[in-house]
Amino acid sequence: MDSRLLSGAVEMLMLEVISHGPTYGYEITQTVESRSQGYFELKEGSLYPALHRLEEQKLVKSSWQEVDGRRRKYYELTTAGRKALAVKKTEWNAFASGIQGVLGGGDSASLMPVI
Amino acid sequence: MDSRLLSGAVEMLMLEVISHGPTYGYEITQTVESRSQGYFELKEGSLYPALHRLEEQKLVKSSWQEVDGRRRKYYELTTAGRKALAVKKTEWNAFASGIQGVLGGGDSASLMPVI
DNA sequence: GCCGATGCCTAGTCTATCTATGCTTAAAAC
DNA sequence: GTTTTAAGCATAGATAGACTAGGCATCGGC
Repeated sequence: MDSRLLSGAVEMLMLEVISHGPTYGYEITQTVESRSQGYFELKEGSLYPALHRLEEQKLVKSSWQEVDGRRRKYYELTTAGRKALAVKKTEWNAFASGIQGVLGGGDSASLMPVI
Repeated sequence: MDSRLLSGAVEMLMLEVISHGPTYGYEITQTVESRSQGYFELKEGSLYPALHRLEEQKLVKSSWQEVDGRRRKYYELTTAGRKALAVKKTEWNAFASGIQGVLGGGDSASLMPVI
């Protein structure tokens, strides 16, 4: 995983995963890894600080739960979080468009936005 | 422009622009801006340090020239630079695939790689 | 009993973008 | 004729976030 490229996309990916239903840190790393075909390895040193940032911004809320003797901190999106995810997806599309525009010689019409 | 998203893509964009023929700092910012439909505003504080990094890595080479009483430092790709650009494009495609995989529910087949 | 997988957390390092600033010359505005 | 704007290069310092490396605890397999 290229850490510089990933910069800024981490929160979007996390919000996206959480948007599918309550989940917890460790599971988020696994989901991101499997859904990116193993390309993204979300490290704990990136994940947990990011989760705390998101919670501080009220984009997610958390609750502790105990399953099989292991404590998990489940996260789910707030309404603001859902909006923020939509905004970040839009930003991602604009960003990808920009890259395509430069790489593809200015032809930024040939794009597949993520809806 | 989202500075965090842009992180890591700057050098690829710069190499791409330079790959079309010798160019100089100021022109690179203009080209990137116009080809991304104004989305990317490559600031001088990012551009010049990046150019110097690329030169130090021998990916570009430079030469001063005077045009209309203005001095310009022209950059062009080295052979290593051309290879590096190809690598960075491949990385970009993998990265974009990874994002699509997570956003699109694991369906990372529906992608348009930049060749 | 030990080790790997599961599970959470944080201090410190590193890197790269940006802000702000400092220079110069040419053209345009006033 | 002077000031502003565009063209042109450069760097110091601030900032932010991913990662390394560590700590701690439980559970299951060998």
